[in-house]
Amino acid sequence: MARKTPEEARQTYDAILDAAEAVFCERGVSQASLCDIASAAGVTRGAIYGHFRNKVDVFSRMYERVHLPIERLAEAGADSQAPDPLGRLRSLLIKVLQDTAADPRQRRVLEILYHKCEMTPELGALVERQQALRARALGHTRRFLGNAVACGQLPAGLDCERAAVGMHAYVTGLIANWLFDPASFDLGAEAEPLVGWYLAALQEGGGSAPCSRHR
Amino acid sequence: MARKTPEEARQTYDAILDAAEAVFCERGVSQASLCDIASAAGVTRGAIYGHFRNKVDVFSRMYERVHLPIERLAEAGADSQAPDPLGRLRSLLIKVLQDTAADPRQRRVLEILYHKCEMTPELGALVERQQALRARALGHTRRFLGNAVACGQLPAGLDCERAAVGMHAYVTGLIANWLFDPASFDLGAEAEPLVGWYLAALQEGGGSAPCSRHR
DNA sequence: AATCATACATACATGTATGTATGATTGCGA
DNA sequence: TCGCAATCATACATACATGTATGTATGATT
Repeated sequence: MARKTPEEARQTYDAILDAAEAVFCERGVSQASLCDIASAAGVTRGAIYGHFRNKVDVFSRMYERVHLPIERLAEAGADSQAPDPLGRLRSLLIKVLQDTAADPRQRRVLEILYHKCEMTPELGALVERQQALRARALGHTRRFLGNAVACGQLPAGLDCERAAVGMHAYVTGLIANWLFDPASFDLGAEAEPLVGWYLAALQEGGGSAPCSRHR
Repeated sequence: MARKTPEEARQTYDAILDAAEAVFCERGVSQASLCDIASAAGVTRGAIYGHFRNKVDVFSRMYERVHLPIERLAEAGADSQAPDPLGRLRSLLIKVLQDTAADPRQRRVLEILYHKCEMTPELGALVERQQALRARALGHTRRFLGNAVACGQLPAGLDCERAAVGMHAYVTGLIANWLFDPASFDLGAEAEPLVGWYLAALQEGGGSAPCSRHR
């Protein structure tokens, strides 16, 4: 086929990633063949092999395309010693939830990550990268909470480690459950009260020992 | 091959499901071939086709083998008007988390469900069944919480719907995150304080409007 | 004891995904 | 203007996984 201009080549590159998003989301990563992706993008497999090494490479680039901006956002807010850490954490969490509900691309990619792919060694270093990512996110959250304790926004007795684990579970659980059944609740509308209520609970109970015994 | 006694046949049936658990967990459902499962079980593919229709059938039976008991447990506790609904909910949630941490079979199957399979139409009616299951679990939780409000164990202003959604996200998020990286925290040991803290937070804040504005 | 049905192994045909090698056409630098 | 190299299509060889058809030997039945 004829040689294309660099911009045209870039367009087919993006078209392949867009098609991969759609096909991965419909049939799952394993059941999606490069032939499916190619026809969805309006090209042949040869075009894919010209831009990517294999399906794992397509997946990685598709993933990084939406992941890197989010990651930069999270990194930016945690390190500084700016005031009102609790408010910044609140804004960040609400933004993550609302963006998930509103941005179709982020929504599709997260849906693929949570429900349409298998975290096996076949996906290369993705699993290790995701675990490292989760560890970093936990660290950011813990630092946010620690700063909030230092500012007096949260009680001094707060177990920041446990609270960070719980908050991460809460947020990822909300996203995963909503993506699994979007009709079950309105994530965009509920994002602010859900996050606000959780942070308010941190201000009261504080993650210390349970207040009442079970049984 | 020689005909086996019914008990021996039952043993190979179970061996196939055990092998499927292991192979699904290692390589993911899509990448696991019936040949892999057969050799892991010490039989040939012919034996599998004698007991199951195809791979989806193997998956379904393997899933139902551990799922049905849990479901019955959840059903049993929610319907009656027994006293101390909050304490029963607490015990149930703690038991779910601790069983996940302790029972290898439940742990493997949940790991497959959360991270080693793709929720696509290829798995037959699994997705719809899971969504219906989640809806039922939300209903149970909402009823638990409603009873607790009626008993005065939770504040009258509690938004039971939102609290149930949040609690389901919290618990499933804890399970999914721990299965994804079991070294990140000790689910068995943290189960009681994590659940206890969440329920204590319900007693205080009550899931109403957020207590402080963001930004 | 003869017969049938069961439990499983073996073998084969089919479809399909993959990777690569090759070809055609043209943008772009010298 | 010439030629290189880039972009993508086409063709082909390979490898599996699947489903099914068939074979076989024995427990169960009358």
